Amino acid sequence: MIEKKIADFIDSALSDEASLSGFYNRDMLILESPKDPSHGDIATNIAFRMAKPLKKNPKDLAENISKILSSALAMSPLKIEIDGIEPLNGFINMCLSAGALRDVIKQVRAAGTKFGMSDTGKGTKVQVEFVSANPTGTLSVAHARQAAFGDSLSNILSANGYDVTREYYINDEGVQIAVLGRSIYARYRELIGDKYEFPENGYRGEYIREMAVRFREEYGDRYKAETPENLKVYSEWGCDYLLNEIKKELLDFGVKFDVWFSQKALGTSGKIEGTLDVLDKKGLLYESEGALWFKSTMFGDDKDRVVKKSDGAYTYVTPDIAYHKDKFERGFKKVIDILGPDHHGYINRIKAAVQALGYPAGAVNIIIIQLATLYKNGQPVKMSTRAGEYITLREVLDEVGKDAARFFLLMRKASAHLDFDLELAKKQTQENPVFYVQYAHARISSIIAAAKVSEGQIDKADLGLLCAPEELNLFRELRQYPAIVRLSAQEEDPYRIITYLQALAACFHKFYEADKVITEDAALTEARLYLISCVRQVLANGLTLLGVSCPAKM
RNA sequence: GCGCCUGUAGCUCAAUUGGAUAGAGCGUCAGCCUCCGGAGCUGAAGGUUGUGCGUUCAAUUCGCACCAGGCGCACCA
Repeated sequence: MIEKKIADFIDSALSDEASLSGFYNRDMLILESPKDPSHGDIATNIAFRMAKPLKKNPKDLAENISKILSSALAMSPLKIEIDGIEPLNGFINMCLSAGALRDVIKQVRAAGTKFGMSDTGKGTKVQVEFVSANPTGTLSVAHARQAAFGDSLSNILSANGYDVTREYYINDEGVQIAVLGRSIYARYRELIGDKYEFPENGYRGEYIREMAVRFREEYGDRYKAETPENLKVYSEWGCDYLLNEIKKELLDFGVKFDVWFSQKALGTSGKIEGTLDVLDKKGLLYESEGALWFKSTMFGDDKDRVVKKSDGAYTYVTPDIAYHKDKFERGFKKVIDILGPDHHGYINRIKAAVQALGYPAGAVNIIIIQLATLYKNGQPVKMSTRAGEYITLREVLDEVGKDAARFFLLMRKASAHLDFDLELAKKQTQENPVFYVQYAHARISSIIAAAKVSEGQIDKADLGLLCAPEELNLFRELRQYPAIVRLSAQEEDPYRIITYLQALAACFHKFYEADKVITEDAALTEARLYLISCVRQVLANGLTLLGVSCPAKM
């Protein structure tokens, strides 16, 4: 990596400089790529950092350091890669030579689909738990955003060398599943013409009626009597049925889980009791008002939490505490929970529990995904889960397709609310960012096909012919990609990939407009084909991380 | 009342984690097809970064206090 070489070079030049000794150390050295291209390719603010201890004006110091570096450069093999070192406003700017810039396409060509990957994760076992929607309804747009996010984040972590497991936690027992059973049962009774009062907290969505019809087709009137045993049949059948629907929808959305973890199985395994025992032995449980409490305030929660109600039942968090213990016992070093915004009151509880169980607080990271607001004809689409009226993942998929849905849902960082314009996502025009990026990929594919030049010939192209400004800009853009992938993993958010791909696509379209790829000049044609094949590769690598397809034709 | 998230161009959002003249897309206006895909490109206009203090050589970024919007504050799940 050229950055590493430059950092080493500056480091040794400054360390050797007597007038600076005692004031410089490597930690002060930060390299960045300036956003303004006229400031060169790589810059450092070292003069600002050293100005104070040296009691000097940063501007003068930058000029001084530039001179030191320039004369050191004259004797360094790096001089063929760095074109110049110039101070400006206290910054020290360096320009890379065309040759050094060009180097990136050789790397892309050689690494192919692996370009941009890193081993920063060093095989660390990471679990990403996401969606985990209760099987009491179909998936909503909120789940769609969580699904796209979790899946893409998993891809990004894998690309950075983490060993990732995608997991879905199934809430397949408890109050809400009982309510589901009752709701189906009530619709069933209506179906056979009985006057039956619908449960007050029941699920009112239309799908429950459809399920009742299905149920009756399958079992007839065998479970007509309102007994606890029969209601359980409705609950379990409904839960299985909906879980299947959810699995199908997720597959159509391109999301595959490695593990489907059943809460019911957790309950029967005795792990919940085991977990409470552990907490009890640590003296972190106490009884009060007939209930059992967990001293979560000892670990930063704002109040202690009930883990076992006075009626003997567990609260919502209790199985979750056991579940998190189980995660760590399965060897995950890092656990990422992706949740909706209605769960943020829950972060401190889980973090407290994880610490109480003896794991570091940082081992679990809870990411809250803000809601996406759908817009149709410029109007926000109102949603209410209670009334069973919400836009489902299925509807969004049917309306705009997988690629546009995933792209749009990942465009903003997780912490930001997101506006999703369904009309825009459907448009096959320049206004639609997903088409803009895919179009660049398709256009390149089309040019390469039209050129009829063999890969072998492209491999042997004379890259020295690539020196037009638009070509150098493409090199500069391509160079950024590995850093973007690394940063996305570090920030645990895929949105930067999108921003980057839009910039790369724009950079390519400009190049395309500036001059032709296929010309009379065979050598130049080959060199340009080499370049655009690399652009296509990086577009494809990025889109793949997002789970968006890379069409050769549109 | 307490906690979390958000506030940047008319709209939707960026800004390399504290750097240089705050950038894109859409929309508006003005241009570009004898040409590998015009599903594209070029240009113009558009800003007191919600407000006010503070820290710093440097603040959209950090701290404090306000203002506005969203969400959450159960022995519900």
